[in-house]
Amino acid sequence: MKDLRTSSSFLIKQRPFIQLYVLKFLEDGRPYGIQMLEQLRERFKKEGYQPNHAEIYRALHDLVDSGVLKASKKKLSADSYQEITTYFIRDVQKAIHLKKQLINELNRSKAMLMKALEDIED
Amino acid sequence: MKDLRTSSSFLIKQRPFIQLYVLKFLEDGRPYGIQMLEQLRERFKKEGYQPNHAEIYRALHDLVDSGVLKASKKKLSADSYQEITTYFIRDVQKAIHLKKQLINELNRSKAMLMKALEDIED
DNA sequence: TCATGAACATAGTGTTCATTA
DNA sequence: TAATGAACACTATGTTCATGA
Repeated sequence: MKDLRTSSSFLIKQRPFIQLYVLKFLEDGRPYGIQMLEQLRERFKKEGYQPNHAEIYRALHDLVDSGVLKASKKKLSADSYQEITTYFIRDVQKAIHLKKQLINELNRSKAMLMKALEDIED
Repeated sequence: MKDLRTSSSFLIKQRPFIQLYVLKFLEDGRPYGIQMLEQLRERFKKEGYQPNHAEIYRALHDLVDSGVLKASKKKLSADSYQEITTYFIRDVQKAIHLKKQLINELNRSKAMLMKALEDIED
């Protein structure tokens, strides 16, 4: 059971950023990896942030390895041969704790950028 | 004359972030590497961002290699044996252009974090 | 063929070692 | 002995290859 790396010294990293979105996605529906990827790409199209599929899968696998999520394989539809992997919260406490940490990281990062913009733009 | 890497897909990287502060520092006074480091550490103490000296020097060297700055060695004080390296703008146009790019990167990064916080916190 | 996942390669950065006056 | 800079090592992430149904 590996620990997740949630905080670093500089800005929040891409992996935890994506993991926070994964937790959100799971509150809404049950998208699978590629769908999450597409939602992220669409959401940040304007900013030019287009994550690649490997990073999504690494984010998901880490969440499984750390005991937050569990994975289950399904057929995409009854008449389809295509298999997908969907995810569920395994440990609610861990998920809540993680989410809090990640939001802190987001806020910390935002604070740094705001400071920098204040410092520079005057 | 190497080009600087100013934009990436995800958030702004530490190196360009520091380089933007270097440009600002040079507008104010003529601090040398370690002084810049200390100013940065002090400024972001609250956020726990404590860059290390190697990263400052890499940022400075890159700015020299790309033709934005030039370096000059000096004695720290007349009666001191200690040498320091101070920096000057070599190419004003380049410096202005770079600063704009970096501010754009900051704003882009800020926009992404704001979006994420909106998405998550509701 | 699509979704998944692993392997491989590179970039970014932290840590440690070296130099010089 | 402080300031600088290089070397080294590890982490984060992008790109490419592989697999299964």
